[in-house]
Amino acid sequence: MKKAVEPSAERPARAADRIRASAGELFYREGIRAVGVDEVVERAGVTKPSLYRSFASKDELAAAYMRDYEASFWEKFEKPGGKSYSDAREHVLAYIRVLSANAVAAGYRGCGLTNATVEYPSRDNPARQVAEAHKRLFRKRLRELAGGMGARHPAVLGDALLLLIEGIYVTGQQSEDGPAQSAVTVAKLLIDASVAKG
Amino acid sequence: MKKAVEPSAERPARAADRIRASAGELFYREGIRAVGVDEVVERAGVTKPSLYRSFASKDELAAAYMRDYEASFWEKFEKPGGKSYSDAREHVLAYIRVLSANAVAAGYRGCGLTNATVEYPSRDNPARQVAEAHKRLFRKRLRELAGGMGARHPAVLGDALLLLIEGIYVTGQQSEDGPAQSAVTVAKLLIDASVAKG
DNA sequence: GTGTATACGTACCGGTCAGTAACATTGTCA
DNA sequence: TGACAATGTTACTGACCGGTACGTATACAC
Repeated sequence: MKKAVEPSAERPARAADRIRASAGELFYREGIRAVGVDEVVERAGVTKPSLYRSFASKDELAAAYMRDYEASFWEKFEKPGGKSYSDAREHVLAYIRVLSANAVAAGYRGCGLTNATVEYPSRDNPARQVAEAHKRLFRKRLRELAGGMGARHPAVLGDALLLLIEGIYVTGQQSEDGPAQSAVTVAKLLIDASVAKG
Repeated sequence: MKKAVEPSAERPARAADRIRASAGELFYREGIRAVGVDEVVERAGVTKPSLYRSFASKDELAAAYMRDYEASFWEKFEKPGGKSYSDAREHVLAYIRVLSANAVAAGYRGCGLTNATVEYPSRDNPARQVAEAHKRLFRKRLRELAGGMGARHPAVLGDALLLLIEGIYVTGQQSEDGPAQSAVTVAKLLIDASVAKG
């Protein structure tokens, strides 16, 4: 449907794409260190040399996974539940509502970018660098939204929301029925206590 | 000083203790998966068979590390900065004050128990089991303290504090000067908005 | 058909991993 | 002195790890 001259409706995906998809699932569910390149290529239905033709190393594959994850993160964050929001408060609350619902479900694995910074404490790891850069951006975006809510101190409310969200990511994988179930209430509390009243 | 018949003031620590100490440092700083047993025994100044005489496997050594970590956690939590607190609000704020100061410093590595749940998503991992049990206890303790503060909904304030604290743990290792620097302000906001006024 | 380029697979490498077998050494206490 | 417990020494295993040298299949050009 994309192009008229396309030879076949569903051409088999290229090896590199299959590898990215496979790595995305495995790295997210089991952790990067826990997954070997053999497992990645086996699930992708390709062979190891195909991996190393497209990626210089496992670390670089992990970095590619981080970039893919970040792209899909921003989609989910900017349109929580598939909807756009003009009101900053509603926007953030909608994201947290969706997030906390996922986080109390079985098998939740949190944020792939956050998890990578835990797996790789060393600052020069390529995957970690992508994750760190993303978190700086996310912090900035939340500060922006906090400003849009009319917060007295947008930096503080932004940080508060970031701490809350990261708390959801990580406690969500510690247990089902964890504190994430209170997240929406807490977010409202935080926002309402931070915006100027009267 | 423990016993009068002690032969020497500083008797060389037993191999098992040296291994626990070595594993504690290495596992915490670099992550459990990232550290091999050879590195653990080398740092401990002992040999591999000594490790496997005291611990059935690396996983069991990791579980022992979790138990040690938990013990030292409770010490730090119940007496933040070495001081006891009778007031619940002051107690929690003191812990968060110390914690956030550490979390914005370079090389911060968060909570070893939290990190282990990220490293080991599988529920049957021995180390993870210790960590999960601890987090349940910690949640209960925070709820108790929230009650002591006079919160309208102690469960909600307890969860709010837990989400905040876990947020500090994890963002503290993503960057220096992260959102953890706002943690004390956020905690006060949260507590004050949760206790009945008038 | 014969180049030629692209895309892929077969088979292998050296290193590291967790874990163990067999034996030697030391210190302690009786 | 003798026995026991704790530890060290050495060497090894099999599995797995990330990574690669090299051969092969397909498709399109002329």
